[in-house]
Amino acid sequence: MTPRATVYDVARAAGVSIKTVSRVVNGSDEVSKETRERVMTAVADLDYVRNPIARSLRTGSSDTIGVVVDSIADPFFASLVSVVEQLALAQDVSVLIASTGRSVSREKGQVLRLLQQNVGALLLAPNGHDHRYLLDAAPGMPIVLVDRGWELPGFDTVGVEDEDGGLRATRHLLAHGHRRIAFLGESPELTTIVHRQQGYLRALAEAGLAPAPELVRTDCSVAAAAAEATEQLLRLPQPPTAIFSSNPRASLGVVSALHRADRLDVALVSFGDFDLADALRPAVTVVDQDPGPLAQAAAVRVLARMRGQRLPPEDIVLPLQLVERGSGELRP
Amino acid sequence: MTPRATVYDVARAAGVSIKTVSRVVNGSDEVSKETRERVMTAVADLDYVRNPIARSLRTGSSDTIGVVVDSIADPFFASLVSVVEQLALAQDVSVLIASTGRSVSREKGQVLRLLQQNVGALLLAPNGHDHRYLLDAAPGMPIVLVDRGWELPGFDTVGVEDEDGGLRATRHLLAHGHRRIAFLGESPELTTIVHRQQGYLRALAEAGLAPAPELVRTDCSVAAAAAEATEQLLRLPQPPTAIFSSNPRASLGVVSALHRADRLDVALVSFGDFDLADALRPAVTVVDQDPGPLAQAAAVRVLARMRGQRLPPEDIVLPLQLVERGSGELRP
DNA sequence: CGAGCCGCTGACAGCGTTGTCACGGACGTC
DNA sequence: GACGTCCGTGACAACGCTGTCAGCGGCTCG
Repeated sequence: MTPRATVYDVARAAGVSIKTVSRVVNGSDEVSKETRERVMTAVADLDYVRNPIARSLRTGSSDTIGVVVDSIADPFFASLVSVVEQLALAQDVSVLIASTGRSVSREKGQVLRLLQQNVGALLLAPNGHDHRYLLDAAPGMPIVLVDRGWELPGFDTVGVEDEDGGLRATRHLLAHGHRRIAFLGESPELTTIVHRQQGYLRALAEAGLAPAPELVRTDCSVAAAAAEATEQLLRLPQPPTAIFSSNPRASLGVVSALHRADRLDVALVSFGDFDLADALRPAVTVVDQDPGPLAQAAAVRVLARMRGQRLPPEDIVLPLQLVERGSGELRP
Repeated sequence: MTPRATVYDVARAAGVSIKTVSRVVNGSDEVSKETRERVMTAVADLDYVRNPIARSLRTGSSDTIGVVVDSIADPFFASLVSVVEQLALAQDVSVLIASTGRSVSREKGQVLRLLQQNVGALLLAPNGHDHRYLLDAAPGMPIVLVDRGWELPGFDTVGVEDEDGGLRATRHLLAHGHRRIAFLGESPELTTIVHRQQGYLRALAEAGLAPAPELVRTDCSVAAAAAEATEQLLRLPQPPTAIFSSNPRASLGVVSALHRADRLDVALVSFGDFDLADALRPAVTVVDQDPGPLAQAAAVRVLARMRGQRLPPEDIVLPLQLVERGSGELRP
């Protein structure tokens, strides 16, 4: 392996100073056409590529974007990261990943770690409610909050109409005759879930129903917990005839439990699609929260900011679609 | 935001030279106890952290590991990346991701890009067969090939007993009375799939059966293609009574197609587990290829090498387990 | 015709770190 | 007492790049 060419090599080959090489490879316009061409030839000949590390040390920034999510293993975030990586690659931007495991303190640690690595931008699915630390830890850094974190003005946010989704899912079940509808959620730390639950409650209120506390579970952060919760719900003296599962991880658990208990008569709407949802019998009706467009919007935004575009912070809210497949149309 | 403290600040505070600070924070043992303590106090007082970028520029390496896989969106690789990231985090190592989309040239480009970023190690699920370019592009770099790439000596490899898995899956179906067993695979570029197919063929041969060409599909790289292939298989004059799907992505397609066609009598064994495989009716029998231990083994290995441990290259082959759940035990 | 400006270019410093090398003092050896 | 050795330490350069500033030639303008 021959060592990479540096600006000095190119400068020597082109008969110019290293500064001029720097100007050319950075697309500065204050270089004459002839000089530029001479340098470009040398660059091509020597197969020169800018050293991103030296660049980063000098400038204090870099063409790397830090992506901080709960877990890369979660299909939702996996898709998100995948899309971001694809779009980043197209602009020669690298992606550093960091997982929070839903922990506020770990999130903070990860963000600080990424900042030390001079990332040029951050894509963050935030935990908890207080993200002011971002303001003084990383002033001026392009930051896009994705999926969650509405309460923090000053940053771009990209998410979906959580409350509306919860509302429509619940209305859908009500419209099919259900009166005892369970809600499966998780930590009240997650603004998305809270909003979905608000939609659920609003739909019930519209229908003149009082929410039944025993039908609301907020401890279903993993599939197994949701399965367990489902079993318990089915054992209630007055069990639910329908379930609104507020995230796809929980839905996996619900589906497992319903199949195991042979209770395929229980209606189900899932917030968030998942693999095989349409292959099951009955196929699962979902409020489709596709990570693709979400990630796309977030990535486009953050990449634009990285390129130096000055944009006013914006809250992008993507619409949702209710996909009827069968499980949500069962009658009690 | 106050700017981070540098070695100079620490040196001044501790009354030593910057070099001594460097020695202390790098755990060099040629520093007297008193000096070390003085420096450590200053480090703590000033909240000093090494600047990884400057470090990387100076040393030509870094505490970052590059992970190159087909796609982060694939649950198998998502789990893998997730495990690697967790273990890396515990050692303050960062993870840069890069996807190949199964393209040999894109893989090469991504690897070179990561090398420019001074990654300290590479974890690679290789495409194609020729990886000698790694030898001169990154001599001496810790590289672990994961899941695939057996034909390349000189690197660590971590994988599973692909042929044995294919053998056992097919034997299992044969033992349950099947004689027409379809094989769903994909590109012959993927050594894993090829080996699984060899296992399939060997099992057939053991049973004295000639392989039926029309039952072997090697075009099922995505779920939709596998679904399509399944439908075509079922329409054959002599359709298969069992299917061996050689990867979980294909299995999703098979399951969808079987459910859609209401042909739940067709036996199925999947190489690789997937969500809901145990919730379906019948639940899907799998050769369990858990990405967890695979990733763990690979990560442990690569991290050890990054810490400078000199280890002879090793081929780690993890055992597989056949998980009977129902679909593989159906009789024709 | 000199002052001022503009377009292009280069010398140099410095980002924060680690590798090289040299030095002073303590100690052991003959 | 002269010498070599070892330990702890520091001065300095360098990694490859970009920001600052200055310089140079040619132009316009009063």
